[in-house]
Amino acid sequence: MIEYSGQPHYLVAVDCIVFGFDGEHLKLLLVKRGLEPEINKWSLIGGFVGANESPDDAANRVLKKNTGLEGIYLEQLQIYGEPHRDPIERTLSVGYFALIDIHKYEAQLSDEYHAEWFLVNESPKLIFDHAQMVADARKKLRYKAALHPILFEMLPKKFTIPQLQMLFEEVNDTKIDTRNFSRKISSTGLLIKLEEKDKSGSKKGAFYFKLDKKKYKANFQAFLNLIPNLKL
Amino acid sequence: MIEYSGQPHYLVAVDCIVFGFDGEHLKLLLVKRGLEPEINKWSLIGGFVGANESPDDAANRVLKKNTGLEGIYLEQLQIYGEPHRDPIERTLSVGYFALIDIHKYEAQLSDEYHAEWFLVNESPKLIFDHAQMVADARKKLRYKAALHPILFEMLPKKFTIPQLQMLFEEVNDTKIDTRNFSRKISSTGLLIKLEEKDKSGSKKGAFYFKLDKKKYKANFQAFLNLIPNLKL
DNA sequence: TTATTAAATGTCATTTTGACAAATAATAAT
DNA sequence: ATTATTATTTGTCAAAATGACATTTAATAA
Repeated sequence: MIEYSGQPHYLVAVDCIVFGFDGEHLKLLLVKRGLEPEINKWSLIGGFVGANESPDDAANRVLKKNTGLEGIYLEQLQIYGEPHRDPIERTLSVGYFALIDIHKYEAQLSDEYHAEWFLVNESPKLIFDHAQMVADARKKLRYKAALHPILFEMLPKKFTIPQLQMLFEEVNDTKIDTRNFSRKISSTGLLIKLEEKDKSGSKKGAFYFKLDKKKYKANFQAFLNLIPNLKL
Repeated sequence: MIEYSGQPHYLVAVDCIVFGFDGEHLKLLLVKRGLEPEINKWSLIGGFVGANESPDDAANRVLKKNTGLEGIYLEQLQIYGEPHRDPIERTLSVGYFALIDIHKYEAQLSDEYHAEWFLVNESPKLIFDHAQMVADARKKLRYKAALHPILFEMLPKKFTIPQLQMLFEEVNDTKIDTRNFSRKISSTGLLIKLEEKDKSGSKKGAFYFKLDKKKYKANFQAFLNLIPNLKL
């Protein structure tokens, strides 16, 4: 086979910043690294890009391998390519952030796989430049969530408005006025009110809502401006 | 040196989608490819990532080499990594989009370098997946420019409101109401009106403005909502 | 029956937006 | 010198969106 002469070749990896929401706090899914160097240290879910797959394919593959999950919301963050970010040999890594409905998969996660959820603000020291990746991912999540309804990806099919608001508050690390928030959310027309109530949080109970899938897909690219007094 | 055993290694390149504005239309800077395959075909400005540089470094380097320009606005687009996107051997490419003040460098461009400007809508067939990169870059440019004042990067230090509006109209492929546009622009507080007028376009002449650099940097991350009836 | 507690909803003044047309400043023509 | 021309600049108003603020409601517990 012909080759481009004399050019250096590198390893290419993917790393996934996996976010979840437990109903109260934003969480981060981490694994213990399985190879040297830094074996058994906490790491993002990642792996090398194989010969017959794209980075996107690789990200989906390593997510499936480490969590059993398929069809996860996944978005390219950026490439991390400082020459010495990996001490062994040069490896460029494509960062992805992923959003997971934490409840849906909680059981199988802790059993079959040894990934663990951490509160984003209490996560352990990470290998290489993974802490930077997490910081970048949080920033991008805030940015994106202010304009597009991606946070629903972290909620179960049925959810309440107070839950939704808590998620927004967690992501943006801010308090939002209840009245203005529900007005804005309902003005998007993305939610369908259900008969059932969630009684776990209060005596009165909060009505469940579900996403209007059609409108969700149609409006995914539209600008919603969901965060008041937004300053990034 | 220790290596990760058995993992495939790839070439990593960068490709820059370079936009400019000639006062009327949005333009794209292309070069004739200098190596096989597809030698002498039109291509984005690109090159391989060297052993001691990051992709960001590489992008700046190839831009300097092909245009003589330094300090250009450059932003990572995404990675292009389909296994067979390069027919010779596997090469992943990091896409960047760049914004240039076309006038400032017009002379040196055409003389020293053989890069050429094309109207974005009349650009020639491009190699590999470069056409896709251009399409993605245009989309991201629209998106970004709707929220952040990046389009000023394509204008000379002194510019008029009608020029600015034309640029916005070009990027968004739409007509904007003059009155609402200037109201919105002036409400950003980013512009400083100069004494001088540009008499080239009309009898009355249009006042020159310049950017308030401090406010520009301070507000770069803020949301400006510059495009009416925005639908992406 | 009352107390408790979180959920849901309403009001109002201010700001922003979108749609629309008239006035202005400089030169060119008569 | 007056008028015509043409792009630039600016103004109005109704509608919608926003931010700040407190009360009512529904269910259970006391």
